[in-house]
Amino acid sequence: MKSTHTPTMKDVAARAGVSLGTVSKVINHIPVGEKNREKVNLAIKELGYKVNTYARGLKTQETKMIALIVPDTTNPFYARFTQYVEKKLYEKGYKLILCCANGIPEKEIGYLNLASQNKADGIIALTYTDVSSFIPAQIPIVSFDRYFENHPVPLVASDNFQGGFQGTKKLWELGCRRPVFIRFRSKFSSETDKRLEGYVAACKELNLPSDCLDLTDPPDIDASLKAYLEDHKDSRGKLTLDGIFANTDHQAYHAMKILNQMGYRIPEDVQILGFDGIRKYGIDDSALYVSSMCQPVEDLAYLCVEILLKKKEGGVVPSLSLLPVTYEYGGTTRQSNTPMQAYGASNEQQCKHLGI
Amino acid sequence: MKSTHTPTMKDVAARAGVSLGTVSKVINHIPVGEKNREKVNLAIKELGYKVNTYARGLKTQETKMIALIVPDTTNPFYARFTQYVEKKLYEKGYKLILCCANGIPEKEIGYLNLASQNKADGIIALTYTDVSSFIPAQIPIVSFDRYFENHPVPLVASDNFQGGFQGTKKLWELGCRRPVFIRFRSKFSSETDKRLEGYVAACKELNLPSDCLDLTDPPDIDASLKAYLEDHKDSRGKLTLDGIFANTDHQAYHAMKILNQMGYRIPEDVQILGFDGIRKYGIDDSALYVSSMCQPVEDLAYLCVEILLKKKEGGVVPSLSLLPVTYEYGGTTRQSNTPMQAYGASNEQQCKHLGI
DNA sequence: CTGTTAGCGCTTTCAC
DNA sequence: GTGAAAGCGCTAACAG
Repeated sequence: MKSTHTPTMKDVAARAGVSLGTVSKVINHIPVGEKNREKVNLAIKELGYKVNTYARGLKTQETKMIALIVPDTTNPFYARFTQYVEKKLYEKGYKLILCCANGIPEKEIGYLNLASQNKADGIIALTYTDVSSFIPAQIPIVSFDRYFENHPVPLVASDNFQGGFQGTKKLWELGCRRPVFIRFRSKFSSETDKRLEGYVAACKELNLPSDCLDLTDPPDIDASLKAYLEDHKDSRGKLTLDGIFANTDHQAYHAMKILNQMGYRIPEDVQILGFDGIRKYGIDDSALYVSSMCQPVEDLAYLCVEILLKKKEGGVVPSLSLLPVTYEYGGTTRQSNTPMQAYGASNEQQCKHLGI
Repeated sequence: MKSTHTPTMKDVAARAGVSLGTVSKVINHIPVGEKNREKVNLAIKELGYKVNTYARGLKTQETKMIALIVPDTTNPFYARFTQYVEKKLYEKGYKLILCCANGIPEKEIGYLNLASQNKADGIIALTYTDVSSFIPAQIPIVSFDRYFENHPVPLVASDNFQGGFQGTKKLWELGCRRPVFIRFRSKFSSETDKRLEGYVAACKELNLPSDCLDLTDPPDIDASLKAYLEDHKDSRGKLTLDGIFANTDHQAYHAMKILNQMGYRIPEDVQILGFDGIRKYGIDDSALYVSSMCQPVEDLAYLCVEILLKKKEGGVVPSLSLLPVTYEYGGTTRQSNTPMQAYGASNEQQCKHLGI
């Protein structure tokens, strides 16, 4: 045994004067004679022994690692989701392997294979490309937001339909009578598609026209938005719509920018409601960019972990779990259905609100 | 052999009618007879065989995993850093194990041990608690921003001194004559402490007083800032300072908020310069929250990975690597040293600039 | 309780 | 080139 050799269980056993099995038991907290346990623990400390995860994994077929596939950690929503997933996994004794797919299908597929290569015990997938056919069978996996057609995997998501429905009703309560839903989506379908459905359903119930601007992969979001808005002015330059329900906060923020550029006041002329609940970093963690139907990120993350681990243990898990979203004021909707004159200089309000 | 059993090399060997060793060679791209290679590859495909990373790792003592310890992925700076580290690692064939330490020392220590447990081949540490004494010896590790006293580990950071120095000069160029440096720091020292040193050095060279508000773990940043500013008004309510160089963008943003609340105009009355280059998510990725001395996040991340991998290969690596920061305009400094009257309504400018 | 032992799946000599 | 065989470090079943 060279002195530079990292100590193995054998070394510990030798030093403690016991057998391999005894050392193993001490390490795995299996009852062992008081005296031997002490000797072993001493030897472990003296040698600076650490279990070799590979050898153990080879035996137990467990890695205590879970892979998380997200499109991009730079997105604050995913960043928070990642943070909470990691937190929960840590509490449960698991480590997180992070994959920022960045829309590269091969990358997603590579990580999906991690589990079958015994590099991970399970996968939480938040993928936006279509990799359904690459999901290894018989592997613990939970999907966030995305329904896989070929391989039925447990799906966790926000209740997007209800969010769309309730958000629309909220806008109506706040005085909006000519809403429009805007959506710029990729060609891949996901649970979030239900937002628009909720909007349409609510409009029907409220006897409102369910206008919408729904584009798939438009080359230029800003231009499309602007064109749409220009198209919806009356002869005196007043908009024929008084509320925008955007498919995401991100898109809502775009709309806000364009409307400001066009000289409209928010929320006096047009109210804007987003979806997701993206929060600004730092100063005030509860500050939203726009009024929004907020997803319960923390609970969603925890639920993903819980379902994944339960499935890994062979438990039966729901194939679909929806968590409710909640409306939160973020400066771009009215605070109540009051006459708009009360608001005064709006941009100043806006700036103040946005902490600038 | 049960049919539900995941196939092993043995199964492949049996099916292909060759020996274990041959299969191993095919997998590891070691020359093998044409015919056998085909047979093996066919068997692999038919069986859906995947190498078991554990068995391999047990032999090779390589995991192809690198652990990254960051305080918090929610912070956009760390989020970007994480993203780039993951990207580079992926290119190099490594996976990322993510640890969000959240200021929990035990968590950091646990991850620092990952490498000695053969769960990771190396560690990139961006830690803010003092865990220097827990760093396992003889383990590939690279530190970002933080100098470890007991264990000399390669350190990668921005050139904070130069950043402080150049930032101060920039403020001076833009007409600032009474700067103050503000800093709210934790009790742990890091490379970023050099920012203030650079500021002081520049002030000396410029024959400026090097005022500063330097607090360690203040209970309430906003209150401290406000008190300081109230203290620095002359009898007519005019501030006796005309520039704030903040230790971080975050702190700069705080200052901006307070100054706005107090009714001062930015940058007309006071210019504000931050440090880090935190960018807003989404709309326009190049949009800063404040004018800032920007860290080259991408290059920093890549450098960490490169140094780590080189060290892992036994190469000799620099004990300290500093990358330059660059000034970028972000709305809170003057665009040139022109008379301030030219600016007109400032808040509007601000709002426009900030994309609101 | 404790020690012995047979592998986990793979890589890697080493003869052939 | 190829196959046989010896482990890598650990766990778990079994005998004592």
